[in-house]
Amino acid sequence: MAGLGGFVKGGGFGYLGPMRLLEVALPLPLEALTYLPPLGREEEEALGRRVAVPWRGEVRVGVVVGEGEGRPALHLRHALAYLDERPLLREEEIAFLKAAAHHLFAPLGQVLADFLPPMPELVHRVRLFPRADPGLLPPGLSALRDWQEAKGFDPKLLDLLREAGVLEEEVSFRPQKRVLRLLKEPEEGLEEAPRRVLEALKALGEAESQAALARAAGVGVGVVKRLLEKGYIGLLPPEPPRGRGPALEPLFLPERPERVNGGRLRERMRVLKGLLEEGDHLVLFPEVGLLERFLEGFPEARPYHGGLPSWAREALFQRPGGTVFATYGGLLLPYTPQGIVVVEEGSESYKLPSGTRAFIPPLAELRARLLGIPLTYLSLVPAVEVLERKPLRLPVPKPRLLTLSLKEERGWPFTGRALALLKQVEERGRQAVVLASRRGFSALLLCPDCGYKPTCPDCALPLRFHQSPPTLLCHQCGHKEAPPPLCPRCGSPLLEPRGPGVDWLVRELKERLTLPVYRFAKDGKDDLTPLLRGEPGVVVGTTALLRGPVLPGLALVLLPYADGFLMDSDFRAAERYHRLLWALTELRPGHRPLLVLQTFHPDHPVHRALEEGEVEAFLWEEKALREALDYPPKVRMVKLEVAHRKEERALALALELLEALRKAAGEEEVLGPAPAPVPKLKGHYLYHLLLKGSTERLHELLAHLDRRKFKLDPDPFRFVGLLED
DNA sequence: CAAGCGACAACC
DNA sequence: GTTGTCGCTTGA
Repeated sequence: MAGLGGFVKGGGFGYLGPMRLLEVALPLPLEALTYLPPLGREEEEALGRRVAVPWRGEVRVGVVVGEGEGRPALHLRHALAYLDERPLLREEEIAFLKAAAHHLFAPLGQVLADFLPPMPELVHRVRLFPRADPGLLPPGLSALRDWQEAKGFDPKLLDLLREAGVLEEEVSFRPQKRVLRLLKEPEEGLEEAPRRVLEALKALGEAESQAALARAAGVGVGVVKRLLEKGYIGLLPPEPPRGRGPALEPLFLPERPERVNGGRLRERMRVLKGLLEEGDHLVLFPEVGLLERFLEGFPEARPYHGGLPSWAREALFQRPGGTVFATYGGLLLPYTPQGIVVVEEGSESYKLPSGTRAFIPPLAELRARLLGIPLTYLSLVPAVEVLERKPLRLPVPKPRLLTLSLKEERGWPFTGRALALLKQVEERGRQAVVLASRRGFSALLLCPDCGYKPTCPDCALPLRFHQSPPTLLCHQCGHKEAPPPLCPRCGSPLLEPRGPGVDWLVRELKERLTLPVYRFAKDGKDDLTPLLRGEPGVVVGTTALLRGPVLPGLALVLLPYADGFLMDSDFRAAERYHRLLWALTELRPGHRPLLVLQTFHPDHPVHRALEEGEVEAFLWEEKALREALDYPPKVRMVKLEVAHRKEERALALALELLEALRKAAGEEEVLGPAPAPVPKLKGHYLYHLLLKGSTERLHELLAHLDRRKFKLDPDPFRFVGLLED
């Protein structure tokens, strides 16, 4: 390659005046990088447009998030090409990305990676500039005198040619499918033939080609062509499917509330319908399943979520507007709706499991604030975080609840009374759901007297009880031991398996009932079609059932070990349990199946809340408790996580962080370090620290730390280590 | 003395 | 995130 240096000089040298600079955010965990505009495009507005840029020898796509003029200190490279004619994002979206990065303590590029829709494939062609002397090139490159697909060449080689300033490049998105769609309604005074074309297109919705449309309308292609020129029809990306079903009857409210809670599902949907009558809204959902359920009854809504083909998502970004039902990615859609609605703001599915690990509702609030539009939360049970908002409380149908005390009732894992109820379901040919907190067969061994549970000596995780032969097994590291006959802590002989898993319950029920027994969990879902037809049966499953289909004959919901759902080790466990139980009351909308809980704590405040038909009183108690403890939402809390193969090293790293924090932070601002609840993950020991404070204060504290030494969770939910990215 | 792995900095 | 470099440990 030695000869290349003598070629045309590239890359930003030799200009006299200041140059236009592009701040480009790549979808990587980095801050924006500076590039020069593509050659010959220095005068164009670039903000918000996607650009192809050379990056570490490859070509990557980024978004221009800033423009400037100046004399750069370092050797800058030229962007290769603009990929959008018009900006994809407006200043509003860029401002949102920056504010979100600040809120999440994350680099801008990482936020972009979380929220930008997938990009169309690139078409990248290269050739040598005609003025470059191919005689100086290494052999084998003479083909580059003509345009070639870049794919066939070593990217490193291309980058050398690029650096040497001899490579001419064309980069664009692979053209997306376009269809013909109606842009203007047919007017009076139009000729017969054009009118027929427009009517035909209106009926079809969209047409593949001019010829196809002409055929459908029974006219010549010329007519279609002229309508295209006159702007009656246009060549546009195909429109993703809209909502379906008969429109709901809207429920109008005198005043716009900041949260809507209680009621029945259908009622809340009608309130939403009423809000939408005020104008176009962005409606956010925690998961696709719920979004699709809402879509029934909202034929006007345009869906936007990760389950759609990428052309559909791209199309919505190109032509945003209207009412959009979206998952989190919809927050970046470049338009200003009349308002934002966040559905089920307390759902854990709003927590992104990787990348920035953002929790979405606060970002929705940020987006609404920056756009100057109202935001409304809509859920059966409000999140503790939003209690102070101006409420609309819809009356809640009182749940039919039965708590069975495991201290008094006989029988395990099903008490006699629970079995009798299941038998009733059997006799009447109805349906029942049995909910377990764990998949598989395993359970915990628990001392009912002192609450002791055997834990793994290596992982500090509770050991899982396996039935035959009786064994205690660590699901993390495989450690095995025999179950102790007496409680090692208090000597009680009552040490018993608790927290039966799905498979155990399935086996148990198959022995005791003649009803067909189905299994439904993330790791395996039986076909429930017979149940959907109304045939009798029992489904045993995990909370995946909440996302499953509605069972038309559901009469009983049974939690054989309700306390199993309360055992998570974080301060939101009780709130989560409360929300779960209320969600179960809506498992069959419009009906009230009997909810039966087998529990050691029949007097738990959550159970009382259900008995009283009260969706928010318990949450106010929780809020007061958290305020006393200085927990969110009173302060923000972020988790710093360090990982290392060697446990001592992991702990040492955590202590180093603590040491660095001590200089700046007060005693009460730092918690830990402690081993994470799953202390060892994928061969790494995990320790975490928690920091408390306002966003600004946390930024101050984090400024004292080396960000490469730990991972940060800006809104930790369960304090479980996450190392998946 | 070379391969091998971990820590760390840079990426424009 | 990914890649490249440095310095140290391990093995023939």
